[in-house]
Amino acid sequence: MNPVRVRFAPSPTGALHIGGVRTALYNYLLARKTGGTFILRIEDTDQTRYVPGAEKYIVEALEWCGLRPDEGPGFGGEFGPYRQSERKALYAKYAQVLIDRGEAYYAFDSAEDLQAARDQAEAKGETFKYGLETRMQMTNSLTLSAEETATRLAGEAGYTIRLKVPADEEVVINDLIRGEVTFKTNELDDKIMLKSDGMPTYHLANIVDDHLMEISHVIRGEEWLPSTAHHVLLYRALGWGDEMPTFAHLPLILKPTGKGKLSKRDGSRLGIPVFPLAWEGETPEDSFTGFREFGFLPEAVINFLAFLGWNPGTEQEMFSLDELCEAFSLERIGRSGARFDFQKAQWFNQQYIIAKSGTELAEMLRPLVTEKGYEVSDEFLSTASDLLKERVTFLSEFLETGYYLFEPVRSYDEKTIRKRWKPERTAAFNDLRQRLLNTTPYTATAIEATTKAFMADKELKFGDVLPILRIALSGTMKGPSVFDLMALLGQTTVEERLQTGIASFNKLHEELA
RNA sequence: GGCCCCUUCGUCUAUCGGCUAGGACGCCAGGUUUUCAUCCUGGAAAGAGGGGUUCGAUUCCCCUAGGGGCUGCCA
Repeated sequence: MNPVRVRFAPSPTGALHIGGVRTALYNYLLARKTGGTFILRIEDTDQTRYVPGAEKYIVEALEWCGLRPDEGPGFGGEFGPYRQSERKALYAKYAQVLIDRGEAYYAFDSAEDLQAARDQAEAKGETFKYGLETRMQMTNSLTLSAEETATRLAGEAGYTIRLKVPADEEVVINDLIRGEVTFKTNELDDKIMLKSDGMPTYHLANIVDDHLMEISHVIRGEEWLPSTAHHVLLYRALGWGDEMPTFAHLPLILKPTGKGKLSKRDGSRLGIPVFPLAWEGETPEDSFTGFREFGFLPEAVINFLAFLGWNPGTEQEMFSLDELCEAFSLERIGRSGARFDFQKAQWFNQQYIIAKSGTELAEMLRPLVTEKGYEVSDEFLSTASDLLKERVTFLSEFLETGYYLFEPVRSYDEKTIRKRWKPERTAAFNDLRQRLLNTTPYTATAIEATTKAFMADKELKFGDVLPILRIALSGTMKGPSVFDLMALLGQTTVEERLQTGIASFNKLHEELA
């Protein structure tokens, strides 16, 4: 059995889609599970669609997810270079091999010629296919004399090399996920192998590289299934038919609502991220937020993505990357497309946030805190994180829903004040303020004892006191335990807030009267 | 249109011929809690339709329907 070598082979044409991340994840998991090698290969053969910065984005995205390649551009490895643009000569060489073996031919049809052929077919309600039935009507080395072919090859007009798909054969693919899939070669077109700019198409480059890099398993999206027949034919034509990799075509990730596969448009349409990291494109329409910027933890994204099309067969749902590596198997990948369920993603994130310690969260929150200009100690931030973590779904929410831990209360919940505040208790609450000022140490338990003693003396109930304190301290009825809140804010801040709070409540009460 | 793939609760899924069809998210109800959240308990919720094969089909086969992908000198 050959060692497992898998590759993730994205095209640097923009931000890496979350579906691509899942493909990378599954490849990574198989590699780790089997002690194999995970390779990153950049498929930058389309010069017209190349986007500067996209490769960097891909690497950063993988890094954020914890999916470090064992080989790849900048990662080392014996099978490089790992950028296809740097392997151009190799593809030309194998294209020539195809020609020499009679498995491919030169084609001189211009883009206009091909368009005309397509238009003509469409007019008859058909689809043009450059292949078995049409190749002898086109302009290529099959229909031209050797002399004419030589002249054209030497000319300026350029040429492509097309695979000569054999007639009357059946290609059977044994897909690890789909089972046996059969194609008739008569249905297949003569795919271009080498473009007129000298660069290979995906098909040629992919097969050459997979072979040369000794790839054992091709794990990719289902959109590649239809062209897999061509790929098998190519392996055979190159004489590599006996050492083809095993194929596994992954189910697609579908839109959260509506029809079709998940697209970047769904992100902006539904206000949800569909990219791991934010992407700054040329235009606002081409710029997107990412899971990271949305406040997701990479662990949550990975766990969520792993379950989009795969499951362990047990009832365990929470998996660390290491646990996934252990539990993963290609056999347990499903066949049907999986809808992108953002609610589930949120749930995973919440679970992972809760599982983090205050210290860990504080570390992650620090950049956001700095950005906001808040000046708090690590200890404060850690405790604040502990108090808030069960109440947020996203990292970014800590500083939004819990802003009152870092700056003064912005506004009070009027409904609660109207319902709970009794101006005649002003004196009583001023007494409580005094008692709190005398409370030492200023801990949650001590504060609670002080407050309870106060309530007993004044014959007040929890409902009479706690909501008032809560509103004065945070402005809202939602939030952590009042006593924890007070201990965290500290004696001085609590005194300030109670003072301004009570004054505000009375003022509001007058206005309403 | 052609080719290929897919089809269990709203969603992600378990089931590899014996099912009172299980779990999770979401939803609803109740409980815990000074509030919110967390947490706990309970509930509603599924085998696309039609034929076969079989003692027995969600599970195997066929057809239909629906969904998806591909059909570029893009990947």
